[in-house]
Amino acid sequence: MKKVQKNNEADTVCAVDYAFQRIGGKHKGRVIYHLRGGVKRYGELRRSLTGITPKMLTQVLRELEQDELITRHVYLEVPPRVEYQLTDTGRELLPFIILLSEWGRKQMGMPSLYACQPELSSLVIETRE
Amino acid sequence: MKKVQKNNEADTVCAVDYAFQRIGGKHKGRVIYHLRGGVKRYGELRRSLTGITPKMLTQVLRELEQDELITRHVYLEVPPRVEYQLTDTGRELLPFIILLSEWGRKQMGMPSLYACQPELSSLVIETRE
DNA sequence: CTGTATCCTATGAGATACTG
DNA sequence: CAGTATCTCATAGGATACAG
Repeated sequence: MKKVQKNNEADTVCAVDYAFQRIGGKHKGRVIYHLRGGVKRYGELRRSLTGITPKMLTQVLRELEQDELITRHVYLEVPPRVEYQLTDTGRELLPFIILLSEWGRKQMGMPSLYACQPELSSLVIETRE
Repeated sequence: MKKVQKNNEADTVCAVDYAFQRIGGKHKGRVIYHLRGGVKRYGELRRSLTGITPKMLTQVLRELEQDELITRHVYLEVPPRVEYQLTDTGRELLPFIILLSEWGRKQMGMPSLYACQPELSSLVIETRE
């Protein structure tokens, strides 16, 4: 529902602003980060993203979907299964998210996760974050 | 004033979350981006960051200063002069902000600014953003 | 020139309960 | 399992005016 561009005046659009509107907010970055390894189900995400309420998770996923950063695939089964994964556009954000995460880890005095492993997508890391 | 860590429970801190808290918000990314070229004065920033109110600019600058991402240097002159610049920690965020900006430009259908120039810090780019 | 001081409002986001 | 539906609240952020 959020307008990507809501600068009211003839205000020049800034790329940094634009990008932050698409990945800003409290949870979007984390969702993208947690989808770095490939497909994940709703419940998996809910468990990974500690502290998120189902309402917020759904909302964030819908926004990311509308922005074409993730795809949503519904399987008509019982019990239902819904899978999310990054689009190509979304995947282009990964280096940035990972860089940010690395910076954050460093600032927090935590060890880097990737320093020695150039291949990221194949890693399955369960540090609960 | 903002607590860097305000997760109430024994909630595990996430590096991505942490980072977003430090550079999130509507203007922080832009401020960092605009300081990429070195020292800037308050008025310069105000003119660069179209649409920002003095209150918000001051607030953002103070938060970034507290977070040790920028420094503030006051010259006791008349008229007063105050200069801001990135700290080393802040500068470490530049690759990431620039990556984000490039992504945003691409998404917006704008040409890349940096594709052919590995040296960024020396560039003086006046695209008003 | 470099900010403060007020006032005000939209909305991001949490808590809780319920559903196909 | 994968979500909706309400209700509520704090606060990020804007407008405007003033100040050293």
